[in-house]
Amino acid sequence: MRNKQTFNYDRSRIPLYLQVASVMRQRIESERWKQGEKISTIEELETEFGVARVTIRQAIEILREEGLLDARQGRGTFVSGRPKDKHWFNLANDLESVVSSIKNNVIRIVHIEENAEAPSLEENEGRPASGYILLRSVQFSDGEPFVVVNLHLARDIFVRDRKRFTRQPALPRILEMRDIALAHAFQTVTIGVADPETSELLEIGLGEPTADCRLVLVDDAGVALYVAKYNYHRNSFALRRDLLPRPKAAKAARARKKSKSR
Amino acid sequence: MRNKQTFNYDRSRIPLYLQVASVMRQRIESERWKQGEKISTIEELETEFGVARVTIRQAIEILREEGLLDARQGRGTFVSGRPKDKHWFNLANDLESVVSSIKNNVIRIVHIEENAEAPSLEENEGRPASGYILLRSVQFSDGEPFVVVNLHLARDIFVRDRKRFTRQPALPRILEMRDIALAHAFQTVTIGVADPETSELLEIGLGEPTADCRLVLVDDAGVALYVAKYNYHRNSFALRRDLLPRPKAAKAARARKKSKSR
DNA sequence: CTCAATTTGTTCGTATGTATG
DNA sequence: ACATACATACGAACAAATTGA
Repeated sequence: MRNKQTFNYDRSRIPLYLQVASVMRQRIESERWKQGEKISTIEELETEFGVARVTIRQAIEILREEGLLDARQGRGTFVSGRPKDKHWFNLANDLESVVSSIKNNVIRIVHIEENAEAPSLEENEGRPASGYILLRSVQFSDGEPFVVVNLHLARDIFVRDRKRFTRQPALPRILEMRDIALAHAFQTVTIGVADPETSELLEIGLGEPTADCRLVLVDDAGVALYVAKYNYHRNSFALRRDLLPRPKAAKAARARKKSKSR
Repeated sequence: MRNKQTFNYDRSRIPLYLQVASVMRQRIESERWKQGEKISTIEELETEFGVARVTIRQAIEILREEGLLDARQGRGTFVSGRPKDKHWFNLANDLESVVSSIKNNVIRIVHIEENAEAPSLEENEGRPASGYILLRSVQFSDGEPFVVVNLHLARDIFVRDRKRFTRQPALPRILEMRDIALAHAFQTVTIGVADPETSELLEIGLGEPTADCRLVLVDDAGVALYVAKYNYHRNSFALRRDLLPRPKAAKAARARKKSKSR
C-alpha cells in the first residue's frame, strides 16, 4: 500500500522537506500561524503531512534559518517572524496607473539588441512593426530586484529618444508621444517559471514560479509597437480590483428600496 | 571557481536534473527549440549547464516521459512535442462574465461546515455577517480538477436555497436574488503554494504554485456576504484584458488626424 | 521537590535518490 | 556501466528541557 506521501512525492519530485517547508512558510505568511504563536507539535505535523519526524525537522530547520520559526526543546516551536516584507507591486488596472506607478522606478538595462527578431504575436495582437529593438531590464524596489522586463519596441519609436529609452521605463515615454494613438493595451497574466537568466536577475532559484505578464500596445493602425514580457518575483506581485463597475449602482439603488435587512 | 550552475543550485536546493529539465521544457514551450528539430548534443549541454553527463540524461529522460523529447542513439535528440495544451481558464473581468463562465461547471462539494468561524476581512472589505457557512468544493473541466474553492457564505443567504448552494456554484444563485444589492466585488490575485489539502484535490505536488484568487462580495449595507478563496491550478489560470477603455477612443481619433505613418 | 507527561533534540540502521567522474 | 560520495526519507529508540500536578 502506498501512503499519502509517496503519493504526493510521486507527483512532484521536489524533496519532501522543501515541500513541507514551503507549506509552512505560507501558513506563516498568511497568518494562519500567527506571530509568537506555538505551532503544532512535531508529532502532529508528522501525522498531518504523513512524513517522518526527521523530515518535519528538516523543514523547521529551513524556516529557522529564515528566521520564521524558533524551536525550544521541551516547550514547542514558535513563530518568530514573518517573511520579509513584500513590497507588493500592485498590478494596475488601467494604463494610466501602470504608468504612474512605474514612472520613477529604478531600472537597470542588462541587454540591448538593435536588430532584434520580431516578437511572435497572437491572433488579435495586431501586425508587427517594420523593425524592433530588444531591451532587457531589471527593476528594483528597495534595492531588491522584483521584475525582469523583456521588451520588443518598434525601432522607429526607439530612435526618437534613444537616450531615455535606455535609461528609464519605456511606457511613460510612449504615452507622452502625442502623435501616437493607442487602440489597445492587451495584458495577459499567467504563472511561469524562472529560466536561468531570469533566476539570475531576480535572484531566485531556477524553476521557481514567477508572475508572467505580457503587455502588447497596438496603435490605431493595428501595429504592435510595444510587446513586453514582465517576469515578476512571486512575492512582489498582486492584482486587486473591484469587479463591480458604476452601472451596478443603479441596480443597487433600485434594490435598496425593497429590502434593508441583514 | 564556481560556475553559474553551482551558483543556482546553491540557491534553490531543488535537484539539479529537475532544474535542467525545467529549463529545457521552457525552451520547447517557447519554441526556442522547435518541433522536430535536433537539439544540442549531450556534450554541448553538459558544457552549457556545467553538469555531468548523467544529469543531462536524467533531465532528458524526464522530458521523454512527458513526450517532449525523443533521443536516438547515434543520431541525436529531437523535439517530439510541445507541453500538453493547457485549457486556460480565462479569469473574467467583470462579475457577469465570471458568472456565465462558471454557471454550468461541474462541482464537487468536499466539505460543509454549518457553523464556521467568520472569515478574516481586510480594512475595506466590509463587516462580517452574523454567521457563516463554510463550503469547500472542487471544480472540474474535462474531468480534471482545476480549482479548489473555499467559500464563507453568509448563513442567511445559504438557508434560502440550501439545496442549490450544496450542488452548484454559489455565485450565479446569489446574483439571481433580486433583493440583494451588491456594492463591491473585490478581487485579489496572488501566487500561492498548494497545501496538503489543495495538493490532494488538485492532484498536484505539495508546495507547487497556484493562482490564489480572493473574491469578496459586499452588499450595500456593508456586509461581506461572500468571502471566497479560489486556488487555481497554475496551468489553468490566465487573465486577459484590454487596459485601454473606451474613453481612449477619443484621444485615438484626435491623434489619427495628425500622423498615419508606420 | 519529585514525578510524569509533553515536547524537541539526537542518533542509528536501512533504503533509495542524486551527482560526479 | 561502475564505483564513489553525499542527500533524502523512513522508523524507531533514547536523551534533554519544560511544564504542571
